[in-house]
Amino acid sequence: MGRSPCCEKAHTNKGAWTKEEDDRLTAYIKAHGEGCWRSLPKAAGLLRCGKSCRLRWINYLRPDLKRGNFSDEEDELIIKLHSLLGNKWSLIAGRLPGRTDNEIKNYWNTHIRRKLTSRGIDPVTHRAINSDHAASNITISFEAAQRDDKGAVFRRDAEPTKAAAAAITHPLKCPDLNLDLCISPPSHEDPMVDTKPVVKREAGVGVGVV
DNA sequence: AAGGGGGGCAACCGCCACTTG
DNA sequence: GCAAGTGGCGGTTGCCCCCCT
Repeated sequence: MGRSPCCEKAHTNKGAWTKEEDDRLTAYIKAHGEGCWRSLPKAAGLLRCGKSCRLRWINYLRPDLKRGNFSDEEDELIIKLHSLLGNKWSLIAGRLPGRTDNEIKNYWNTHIRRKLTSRGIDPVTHRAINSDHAASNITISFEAAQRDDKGAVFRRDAEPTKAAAAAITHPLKCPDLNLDLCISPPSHEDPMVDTKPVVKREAGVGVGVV
């Protein structure tokens, strides 16, 4: 199918956001809430693409954003989650309150990647460099969990009913990571769990923390 | 003091999945 | 079931700032 552009690009601003644009977007969302990003720019009086507005709000303007340096605990958590999930930044962000996927992705690419390399660890495989035999295959048991340890929906943007189950056999070792991550096969019909895929492009890998 | 290079980060792009008619 | 519209995600780009020479 042909794709239509997400917005009319001829009359939209690009590049860095101005204070005035930020104020307009913030004021509009505070008044009307998030939703319908496509029509939001026009309604808010912004010459921006809806996607751009969404990104700006999620990554920069949201009031619950933490911002500032990552703590050592956050560092380690990101590394561990990445070893389990790979580049699923939105999932990783879901376990770090106040952090966005974009922020974590940037942080990974600029800081952690180097940190791991300096430790002699391959940032992609999380294995010691030059020791391919070091890690044996293990299977990590993921449960089709939908909620975190406080009972909140794991994905910040996911409906509970979207939480899904899927099976993966993960070739990595994370001996000190106990997140109780669980998976189950996509075909597994657990009556207690909605098996709709929660993660796109992932053959239904849904990850939650119990 | 100047400028070149690299790092950090905000924003854009393109694709895919979900929803709706 | 299909097509179109929309939202969301991950990869990438480009600008700005800081540091080093």
